[in-house]
Amino acid sequence: MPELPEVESVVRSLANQVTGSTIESAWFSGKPPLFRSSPAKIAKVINGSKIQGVHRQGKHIVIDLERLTNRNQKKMRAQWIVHLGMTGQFVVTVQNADIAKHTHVIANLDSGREIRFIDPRRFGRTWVVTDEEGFEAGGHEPLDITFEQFASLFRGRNTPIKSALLNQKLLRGVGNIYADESLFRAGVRPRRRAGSLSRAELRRLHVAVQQVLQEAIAAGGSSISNYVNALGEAGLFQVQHRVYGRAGEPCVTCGAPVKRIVVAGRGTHYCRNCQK
DNA sequence: AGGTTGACCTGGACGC
DNA sequence: TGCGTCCAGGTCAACC
Repeated sequence: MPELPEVESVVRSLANQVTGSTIESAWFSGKPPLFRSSPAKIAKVINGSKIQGVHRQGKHIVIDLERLTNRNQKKMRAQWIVHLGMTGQFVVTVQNADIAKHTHVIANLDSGREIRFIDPRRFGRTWVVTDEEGFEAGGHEPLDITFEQFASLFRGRNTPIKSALLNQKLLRGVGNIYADESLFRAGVRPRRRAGSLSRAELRRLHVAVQQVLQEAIAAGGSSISNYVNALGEAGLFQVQHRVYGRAGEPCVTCGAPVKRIVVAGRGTHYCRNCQK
């Protein structure tokens, strides 16, 4: 499911619901391979911890935790990390709300609410890191990267530009929808070798990636099948998609049918007139 | 080392 | 109704 705008929407809707609350207890389905830290370790770290804040790194939800140790009341910091994979949902509910199929974590808060992690396909992951370990997703945040940094990511690369945009070690947060939408806006074909883009094309792509992501965040993300934010609300950006999911439909600019091909094993949508 | 492919999962849509 | 096929927002290990 969720690419940067969807994760950002989850984080924003989650933060004001749970910041300042303490996690009292938690339940885990234990189903592999969702738990990168064992449920026992996650429970040990999050139970009794106060949520200091919630933020995003690429497609990762990062929940900042703080607790006092039992022994000498020293402050311990840790982070609870969640990646939603393809179909993950991270929602806040009231206590004892109906438990949806494929629920894998329920964290009970002292506010009386619950945080729930639901994921039918189980491509999502969750784990905890201590303050010493820290968490760093790697890659550049697409909304912060400068043009020169952006251009240098693709220099000398022989892989299709679409594959490079999806590579989280380069840019963190762009996924299949926003890669296609960005390339359309920039007028660049997805199969072009990343290293072959001119400076002008890279300029347009840098602008396009940031614009598409900002517009999608403003619309609350794209809801294709099951995406919802932490309040259970769907996003609206899917109605503004210009090529993604529109194979065979007329290009919004020139009217030619939108093409669908496969690049890097992913369905890829573009206009053969408008993209060179 | 960089690039490519298939495996990991469930479920919805579609054709017969 | 049911069965088979294909497709889906993402990674990651294993290959070339």
